[in-house]
Amino acid sequence: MHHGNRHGRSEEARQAVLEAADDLLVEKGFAGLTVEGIATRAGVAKQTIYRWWPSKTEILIEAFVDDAAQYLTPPDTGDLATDLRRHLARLADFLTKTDAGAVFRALAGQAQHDPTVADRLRADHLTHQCARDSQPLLNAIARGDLPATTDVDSAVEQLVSPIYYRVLLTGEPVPRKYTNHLVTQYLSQT
Amino acid sequence: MHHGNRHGRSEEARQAVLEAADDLLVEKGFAGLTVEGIATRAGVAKQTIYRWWPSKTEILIEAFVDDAAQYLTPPDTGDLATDLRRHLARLADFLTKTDAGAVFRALAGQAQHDPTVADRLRADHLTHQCARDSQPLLNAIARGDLPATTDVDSAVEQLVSPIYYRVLLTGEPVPRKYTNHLVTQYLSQT
Amino acid sequence: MHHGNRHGRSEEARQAVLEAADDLLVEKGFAGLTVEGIATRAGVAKQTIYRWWPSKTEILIEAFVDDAAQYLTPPDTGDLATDLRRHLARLADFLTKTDAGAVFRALAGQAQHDPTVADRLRADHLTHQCARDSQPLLNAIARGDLPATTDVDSAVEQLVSPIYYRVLLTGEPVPRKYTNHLVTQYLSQT
Amino acid sequence: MHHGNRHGRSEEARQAVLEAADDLLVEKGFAGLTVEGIATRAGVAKQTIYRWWPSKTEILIEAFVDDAAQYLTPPDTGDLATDLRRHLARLADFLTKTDAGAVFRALAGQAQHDPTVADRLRADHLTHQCARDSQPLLNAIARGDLPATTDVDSAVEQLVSPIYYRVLLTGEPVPRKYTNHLVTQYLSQT
DNA sequence: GGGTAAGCGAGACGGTACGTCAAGTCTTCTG
DNA sequence: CAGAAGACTTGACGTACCGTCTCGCTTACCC
Repeated sequence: MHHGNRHGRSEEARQAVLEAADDLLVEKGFAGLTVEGIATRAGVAKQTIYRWWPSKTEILIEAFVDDAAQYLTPPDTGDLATDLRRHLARLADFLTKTDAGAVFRALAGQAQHDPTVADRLRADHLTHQCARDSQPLLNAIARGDLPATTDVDSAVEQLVSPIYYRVLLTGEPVPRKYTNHLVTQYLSQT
Repeated sequence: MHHGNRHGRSEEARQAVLEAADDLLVEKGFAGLTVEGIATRAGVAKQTIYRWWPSKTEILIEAFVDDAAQYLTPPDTGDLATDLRRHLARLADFLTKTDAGAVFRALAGQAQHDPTVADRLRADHLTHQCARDSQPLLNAIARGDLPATTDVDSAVEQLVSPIYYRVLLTGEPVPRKYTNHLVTQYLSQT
Repeated sequence: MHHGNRHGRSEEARQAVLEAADDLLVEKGFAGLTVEGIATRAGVAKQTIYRWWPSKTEILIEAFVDDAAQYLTPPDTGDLATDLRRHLARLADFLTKTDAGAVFRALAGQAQHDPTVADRLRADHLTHQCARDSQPLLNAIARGDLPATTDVDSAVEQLVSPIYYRVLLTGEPVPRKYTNHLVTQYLSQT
Repeated sequence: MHHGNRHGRSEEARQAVLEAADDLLVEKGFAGLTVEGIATRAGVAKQTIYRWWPSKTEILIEAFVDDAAQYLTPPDTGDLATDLRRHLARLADFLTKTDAGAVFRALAGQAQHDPTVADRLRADHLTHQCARDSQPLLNAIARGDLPATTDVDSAVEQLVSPIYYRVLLTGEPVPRKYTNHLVTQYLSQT
């Protein structure tokens, strides 16, 4: 076991903390997620956590960002409709069915209570996510399949916001049928 | 002064608690909102709160529901475009600029952590709010301004979800211009 | 059921309270004896208790005094040794084996914490008990079996205090053999 | 300032708690002695108290035992009468006039309500006190001033129980004259 | 024999202290 | 010198009773 060394932080401890946080969130929910619990589960001293993360939400963000980037890289098939359908379907599954999705919902929830969490979430995730969501449209524009004047931001909002609405508020499922419908609706608009 | 009687609970105390909860949420945020704080501010015993509310979120819901119903009653001018523009603008203002809106954001946040809060929020507010959001469209259908086959639920989601997306996630302002744009986009769709 | 009348307290309620207090003390001990518990058990309103007794110890004293007077009336056989043996044996049994004895120990305990309880216990019980303890000796003096100069108070202290010492402090049993020994010791002294 | 370390508990905190408990008992009596009060007075967190003591009576016992051992060490002058007179007088003063005596009375009181307190008081104090009370007699036997057949336990009970009787029940003072009388009476018995 | 007032049950109220939990800080020792 | 261990202060939690206060019902007396 690692017990500290004189050459910088322990990557071992870092990983253990991130995984413990993820696991515990899924197991017990955000309310049951405590720094002490993470420390115990990770086999790490509380102080080690406080040394490197200002709060338990920062741990979750750090654990979450990579997952999101990895899972939500948009496809590029050369066909806008296909790209959008796949991307939205994947986004919906990510948010509703994966552990990382549970972490996202917890973070989005905490962001309502704590502006610093909101800021971190936007800076470290949402902007990147927005960029990923835009990619299929930008590709289409580059291919000439969409006019260069297309309002990409607006289009992204139109496409993804109903998904978040269901995920964060109504709790309704977000089936493929529904995400496909969103794409169809958007494409038929022009 | 009132100190209890056999007719059941003290309306005085109930009001004091609801107001104190609202005030403290706005003042200190959800994290700083404690049952003890509410009790002190309301001039009420902690036990009185626990006697009538199972948690601090239930207090907020009770305090919130009436406000929402009151503030968000949709207009009925006889013109769909006008009704929708006014209603969305009012919704956006409610969510972003009023104290009750702050309460809503806190509740929506807490709903991500606690399924019972989510259920209560849906049962006591969201369903009613959905009905209110649908009203302008239903009125238009009744007038014959929209086809009877209109998918009202889908239309409502399309209209309001971008507002919630901004309110809950991006934190961007939701100006009148934006809500008007949503209406125009929806109406031009058919 | 009795629901009050215009002229004086309900004897029914009084008895119910005294019995409930006794029972609960034996069942749950003094720490578990609450006014609310007594009220519930007695089928009486808390207010009725507070109307007639200033504290729960006063209830116990009232319940106790009669029991003691009844149980501890000293015998008068015409023989000092017999009277003393019987009286001490009965006192020991009363203190260690009866419900009333448990009440006494609780009251004696509470008297250490609360001077008003101590005063009430002395005024309402101990002085009378002292008189009862002295009776066999006074009878003997009256019969001429003891000199009139006998220091009765000192004798009583010598006879009974070892019993209380065991009951209140060491917790040792106080068998007949032991009380008889006390009598023998005292009588052999002269 | 000390804020905890891995070598276990803070002796500083321990002392502060014991002294605060003693002081508060004398100041406010047992009823007014609260864990919160002790914590505040000692400048210690409530949790620290609960970490190390199961109840406030355990605090008092711990605070009391040393005091008693120190104050009540019996003399050994080589003369039984002198030893007993001095020891009983000192015991009486200890119980009636010192702060530690007040603690003892409170503990003896609580022992009537709570068997675990009774057990602790016997194990941690009474047995040792009994041994101390016996010492003068044992010394006398060793010197040959008393027959080896002397019933020491019975003698101790005879000598000290009237003192406890007055302290715990009648509340009468226990002057030197009285304790001397007890000794005289005992010695004249043989 | 109807009105009136005291005693009663019920139980909500403002409080105080309970014992628990986790937060975040600090200190010491180990590798 | 980072990390494991863990004691510390702080403060909120939810609970249990306290003693006080209506309230409406049920008598029993009194006009």
